[in-house]
Amino acid sequence: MKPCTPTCVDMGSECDPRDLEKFQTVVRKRVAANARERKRMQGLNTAFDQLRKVVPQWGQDKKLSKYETLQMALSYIMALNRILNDSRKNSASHRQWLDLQYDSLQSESYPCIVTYSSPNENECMYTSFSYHHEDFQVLT
DNA sequence: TAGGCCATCTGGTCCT
DNA sequence: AGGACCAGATGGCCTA
Repeated sequence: MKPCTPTCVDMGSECDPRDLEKFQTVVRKRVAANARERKRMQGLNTAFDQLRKVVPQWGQDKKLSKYETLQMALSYIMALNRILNDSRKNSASHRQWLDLQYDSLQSESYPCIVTYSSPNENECMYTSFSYHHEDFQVLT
């Protein structure tokens, strides 16, 4: 959709220089706004890509759609939250409890191992998920 | 070919 | 006034 052109342009007649200048200003602003919007959406898509990298891919070769990515992130956070809550109930220290979880998931019987890298520590936390569209659960 | 997903354009609204 | 954000419209690409 192009911005409305001055009547003179539509009619192919002589333009008032002020009308033409106004029109050019509108077009220039619109083009700049489009560029900003494009950049904003690209930033949003970059964020989605980053989210896809840390969310379980569930063995899919096809990348998750934006909607699926958000759903998966939601489920993933809830699952991790559950792990933390469970660890607090355990008498062992959190570290020991997480090590225990890690050891129990080393078996090849878990086809979908997810890696989470902590930005602060050079360590990985492994867990396993099963995904059922709207919801997935931790396999323990 | 229909439906899903996506990128882009656009006008409106709100904020600084 | 200009920028950020949003939602609707539109067209392209891909897959079943």
